[in-house]
Amino acid sequence: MTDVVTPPTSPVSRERSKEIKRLSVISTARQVRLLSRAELTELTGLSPATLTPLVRDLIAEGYLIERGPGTSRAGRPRAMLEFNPRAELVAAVSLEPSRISCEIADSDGAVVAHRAIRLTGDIVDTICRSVPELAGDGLPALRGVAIAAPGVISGGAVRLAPSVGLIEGRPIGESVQRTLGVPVVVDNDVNLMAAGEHAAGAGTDVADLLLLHVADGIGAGLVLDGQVRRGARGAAGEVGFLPLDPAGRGHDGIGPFEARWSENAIAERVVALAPGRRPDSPVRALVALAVTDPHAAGYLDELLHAWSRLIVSCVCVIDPGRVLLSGAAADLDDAAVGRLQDLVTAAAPSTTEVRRAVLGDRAVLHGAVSYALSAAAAGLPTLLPAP
Amino acid sequence: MTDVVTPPTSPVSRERSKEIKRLSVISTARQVRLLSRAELTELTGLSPATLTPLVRDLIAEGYLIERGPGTSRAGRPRAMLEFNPRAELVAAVSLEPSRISCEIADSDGAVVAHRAIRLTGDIVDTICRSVPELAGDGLPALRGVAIAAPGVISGGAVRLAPSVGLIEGRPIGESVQRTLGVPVVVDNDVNLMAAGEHAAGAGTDVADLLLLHVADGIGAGLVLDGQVRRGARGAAGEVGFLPLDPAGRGHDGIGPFEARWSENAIAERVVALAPGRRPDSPVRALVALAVTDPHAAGYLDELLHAWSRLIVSCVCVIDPGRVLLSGAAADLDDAAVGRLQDLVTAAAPSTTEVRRAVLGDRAVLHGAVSYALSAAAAGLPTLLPAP
DNA sequence: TTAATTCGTTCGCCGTAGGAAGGAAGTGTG
DNA sequence: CACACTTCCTTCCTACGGCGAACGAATTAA
Repeated sequence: MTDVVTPPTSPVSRERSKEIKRLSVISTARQVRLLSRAELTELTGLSPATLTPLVRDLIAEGYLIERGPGTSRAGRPRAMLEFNPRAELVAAVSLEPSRISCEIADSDGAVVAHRAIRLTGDIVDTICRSVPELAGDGLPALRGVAIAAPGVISGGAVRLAPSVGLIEGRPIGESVQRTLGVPVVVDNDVNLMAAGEHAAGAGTDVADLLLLHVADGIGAGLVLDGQVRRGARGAAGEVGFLPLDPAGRGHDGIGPFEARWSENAIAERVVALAPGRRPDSPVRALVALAVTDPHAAGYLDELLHAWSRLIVSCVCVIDPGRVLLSGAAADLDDAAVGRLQDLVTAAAPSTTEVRRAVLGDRAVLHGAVSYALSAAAAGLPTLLPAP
Repeated sequence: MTDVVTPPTSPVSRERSKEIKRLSVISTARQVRLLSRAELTELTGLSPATLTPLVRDLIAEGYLIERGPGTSRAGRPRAMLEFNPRAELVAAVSLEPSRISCEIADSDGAVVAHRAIRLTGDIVDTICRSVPELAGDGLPALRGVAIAAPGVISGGAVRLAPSVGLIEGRPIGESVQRTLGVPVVVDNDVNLMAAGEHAAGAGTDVADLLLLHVADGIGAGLVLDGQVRRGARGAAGEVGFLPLDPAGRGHDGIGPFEARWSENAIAERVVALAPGRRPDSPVRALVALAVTDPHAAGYLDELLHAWSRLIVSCVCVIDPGRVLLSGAAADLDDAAVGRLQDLVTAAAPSTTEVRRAVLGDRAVLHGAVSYALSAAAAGLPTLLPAP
C-alpha cells in the first residue's frame, strides 16, 4: 500500500520563481524580437546581475541568439540578442472527415512543415507517428500539440456526442500527451480560430472578441479577458441554437437559427434565384446577384437582419466589443459589412465593432500555436511587471 | 526633468513570494477555519520550518487565534489555530436613489455594523466619512470597499450614461480609494449578486453561472471560470435588450425584451387580471391567481416561455451550466421553476440547471465581501498547490 | 590620448527556504 | 510508575538565489 509518488508539491518555492523569471524573459524577447540585455532589465525589472546567467542559459538552449553589437550614440554598444522562434515548435492537428492535416509551426506561426494524412488506422497512433516524423530533428523543441476537432462548428457537446468517446477530452488528448510527453489541447476549430485571431489576427489589440463562423452550421468562438471561454460543458458559442426565429425549426443537433441562416441554407436559396450548380461561395454569389436582382437584394437584406439579430444577442449577453466575421460571413463585401454594422449599432446596448476576420484558413493554425504556447507556460499566470 | 518616482517594479522578487505564502496560509485558514500547523503543512505544501515564523506573525496580527490542543490518538496533540474572520473587514456600499446604505462585514459575510444614510452632500464625502465611522476601532482591519451602483440593472453603460460621470469608474472609485487607502471596486448590483451567489450562495460548487435578475428591468450577472465577467464595455448581461420578441419595442435605454417581461410589465397585467392596487410581488400574485384563473394561467405560461427563451439564449452564447433566478424571478413556486427547467432543457444545446438564488437581499453584500477580499489579494493569482 | 559614457559581468552580502535534529506533550505497555 | 513510542512544533544550520556595488569592456567625444 505504498502511496503514489506524489511530488511533494512544494509551494511557490525557489524553482518556481526561477521558472517565472525565465518565462518573463522569454515572453519579453518573443515580443520585442531584437533587444539587448539593458533593455531586458528595463522591461522585466530584473537586475542585470540576475540576467547575466539567465541569458547565458537561454543562449545555450537556443532561445536567444547573440547578434552583433547594436548602435548607440555613446558608450559601449549593446550586444543585441535575437529571439529565435524556432526554439519553440508546436504541432497543429486538424481532424477532418477522412484525413488529418498536421502542421508544425514555430512560435511566430510560420509553418515549418505540413502534411495531410489519409486516416486509416487508429487516430491516436497516426498522430503520435506523424508529429515526430514531421518535426524531425526539431522534435526536442516541440512545446505542445493542439488538436482541432471537426464538425463541432455548431454541435459542441451535443452534436459531438456520438464521437465524444473517440474525439473529445480524455481519450485522444491524454493518450497523445502520454506518448509525446508534451501538453496537448483538444478543442473545436471555431474556438481555435477565435484564439488565432486574438493572438495574431484582427483581435490582437483587444481583450474580448467574438468570432462568428458561418459554414454548414453557425458557431461562435469567445474570447473574454484574453482567454477562450468554453462554458461549463464546452458548449459556449452554440449560437446556432438561439431561439431568435419563430419560423426556424431545429432537428437532431441542428439549431433552429442555423437551420435557416447557415451557408447551406443560403446556397439553396441562391440556386433557386440563379439556377445552376451550387457556387463555391454562396454568400459572394448572393452579394453579386443583389446588384442586379431585386429579389436577391431583398434576401440579402433579410440575411443581414438575421445575422445582426444573432450578433446583437451575443452582445447583450457578453458584450465582446468586437465581432469578427469568419467563414461564409467573411465573404460579405464592404457595403454589406457596413450595413451589418449599422444594424448592430442600432439594436445593441453597447458599441460593438463588426469586421471581417483576417486569417482565413490560417486562423486555426495560429490558434493552435497560441494554445500550445500558453499550455507550455501553464500554471504560471503572467506575473510580468507593468511595462 | 526628474522622472516620476516609479517604484523600481521588481519582478517576482522576494517580498512578493513571501506575500504569496502569507496569502496561501490565510486563504487556507479561511476555508478550514480550525486547523493545526501540521494540517497547514499538508495543505499549503510549505515546510514546518517556514510556517513557524509565518504563523507567529499571523497570530500577532490577529488573523489566527491559538486554541487549546486538539484531539489525537497518539503523540503530541496538535495545537489548533482558529481563523478569525474579524481580522478582515470589508465595507459594502449600496447607492440608492436618495440614500446610501453602508454595511461593514467580516470575511464570512456576517454584518458587523450597518447604517442607511440620507444622501445630502457629496457622495464621495459621505462614503469617506461613513465607512470609517461605522468601522470604528475595526478600521485598521478594513481590506476593501465595494460600491454597488443602482439602477444599472438593465442599463449598463448605456443607461448609466447620464450619471457615468458621477458614478462609474474613475471618479468615485479612485477618490474613495485615495482617501481610505484600501482597494475600492465599483460595479452594478447584478454583478455583485452573481459574485455573492458564487461565493456563498447557490453557486459555490460551480465555476460558471448566470444570475438572472428580474426587477424594473431585466439584467444578468455572469460568472465564468470563477470570475465575474463584464465584457468589453461593462455591458455584459444586458439581456433585456435581446431581440427575442418581434412585438417588443424598446425605447431610450429600455430593451425590447424587458419592456414586455420585466416585473413592471407583469404587475400591469396582474392588476388587469385582478383589479386592485399593485401587489408587492406581482409574480407571486400571478402564481396564486393561476391556480384558479385560466387567463392568469395562460399568461403565466407565456411568461415562462418568454423567460425560457431568454435563458436559452444565454445558454447558447456562454453555456453557464447553471442559471439562478433572482429578484421577481425567485418568486416563482416550485412547479413554475420546474416548468421553466423543462422548457430550457427542451431547447438548450447543453444541459443547464435552473434554480432559485438563495441569498436574496444579502447577495449584494456577499458579493461585495468576495470582491473586496479578492481585491486585497489582487495581483497574485492563486498559486496554491493542488490540495 | 584621455575623459566620458554606457554595457555587461563578477563578487559578495543578505535573506529566505527547507533539512535535520531536538524538545514538548501526549498515549500505550511492561 | 518508568519507559518506549508517536506526533507535533521549534530551533539551528546550511545552501542558494537575488540584488547592490564595484569592476572591466567597448565605444564616442574632446
